[in-house]
Amino acid sequence: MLTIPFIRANSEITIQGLKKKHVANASEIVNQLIVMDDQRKSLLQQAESALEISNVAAKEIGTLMQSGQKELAEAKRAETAALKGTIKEKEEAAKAAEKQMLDLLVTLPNLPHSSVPEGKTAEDNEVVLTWGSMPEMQADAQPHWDLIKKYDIIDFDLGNKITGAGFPVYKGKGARLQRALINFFLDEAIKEGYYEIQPPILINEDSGFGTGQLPDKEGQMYVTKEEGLFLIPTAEVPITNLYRDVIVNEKELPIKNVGHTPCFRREAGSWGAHVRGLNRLHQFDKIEIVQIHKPETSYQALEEMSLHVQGLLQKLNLHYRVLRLCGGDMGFASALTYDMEVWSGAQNRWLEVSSVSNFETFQANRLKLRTKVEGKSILCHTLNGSALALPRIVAALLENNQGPDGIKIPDILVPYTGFTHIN
RNA sequence: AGAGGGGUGUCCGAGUGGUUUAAGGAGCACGCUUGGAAAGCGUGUGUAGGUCUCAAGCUUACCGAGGGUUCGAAUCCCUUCCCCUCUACCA
Repeated sequence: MLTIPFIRANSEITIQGLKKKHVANASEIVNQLIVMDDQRKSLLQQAESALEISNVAAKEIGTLMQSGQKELAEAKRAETAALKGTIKEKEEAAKAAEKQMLDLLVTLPNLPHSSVPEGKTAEDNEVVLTWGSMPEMQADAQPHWDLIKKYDIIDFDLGNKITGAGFPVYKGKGARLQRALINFFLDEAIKEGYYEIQPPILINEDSGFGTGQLPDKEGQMYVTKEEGLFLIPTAEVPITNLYRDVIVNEKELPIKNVGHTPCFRREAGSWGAHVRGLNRLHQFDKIEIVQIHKPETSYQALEEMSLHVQGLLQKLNLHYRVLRLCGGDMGFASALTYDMEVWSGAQNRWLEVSSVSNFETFQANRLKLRTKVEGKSILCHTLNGSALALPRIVAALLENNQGPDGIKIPDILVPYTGFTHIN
């Protein structure tokens, strides 16, 4: 969430940023917010000055009562009783004005970093770099949805029976490959100084608000019927919300956390030709890295996180590219996002396997996550990234490494899987 | 899940309607003291909003959260969340 003081002081920058993110009526909205804030302030002042009078009178009544001057006290009481209505009315008006302003404010996305390219769709994303080369595929190379059947390692039909579409069952070497990747990714993050967290995978409404899923995106999450808790779409939510309502000691920054969780996404209305097999699931496993920084170090951290993710892809020997997302393709809360895409040899297309973002103070403002610098409290910067999400990595590994002997496991994973081939 | 007891500042902890301007203690910071340290003494010590060119100052709210009663609420009432004890259940 953007802050009102920032918008007031930088209204033109705000408008330009919102336009880059393709917000309609940006300048009208910004002007409206400032008017609403003026109203809020003026009503608040009226309420507070009435309250002050009433507080002073209440104290006098107390003193009069104690010194036995009952009649004077009674007179004063009658006098201040009349104030009650005014106070209540003004307070309610001020509260309503504030709510109206916040309701509008939370609909605004974060402002993009200056390096974010203009553009509307994924076509406009900027390719920052490409690593490796196209895998040499045999003529009869099969897509992963055929390979998983051939080797009987991932079973969608069973998942359909147990739960429904998009909830596969991993079996035998398929299950062990999952476990190997999870451990590999966690170990690599820990080597880089991340601290491992195992968070709850159900979260409450406050947590959903803190990281920007709520309000507005509840349709993308599964909800429990009795308690109204949400199944997490990503470990970003619980791991970042660890720091909700926290003033972090400056000495503890930066914070670097990593966690593995299953992730649940309803993906309402997004099924189509490109989402076969493992390309899009309702439940999948992901290792997430989360960092909390002082503002001046957050962009350096973003680059480090990008390099960490790239290191994983290189160790798995996957041909990949890094994209800088354009204004129209970026997430709601992000100021700058890099997407990592791996080449899928049999599908002949890039698959997004990671998204690394700097949210600057956007989440921190919602979370009330602050630190103190020279006695003043300031909002922290939050960042996160997938390192990595499993299903598309599995898809690419299966497709790119298929051969006459079956599917070759990358050397670095063998100590984790305990086998060299799936056959 | 049932019964009972709780939730107060960075921490411990007092406080059952009116100098509470939240006692007292610990911690922390600064100062005095000291050869240096400890002890001792003194001072200070939250968050958010408003006012203000800035600072100071003034002011409002905050005692788990939300609402109510009252001239006045940490204190009384209602709702709700969380913790503890016992019972029940359970991996």
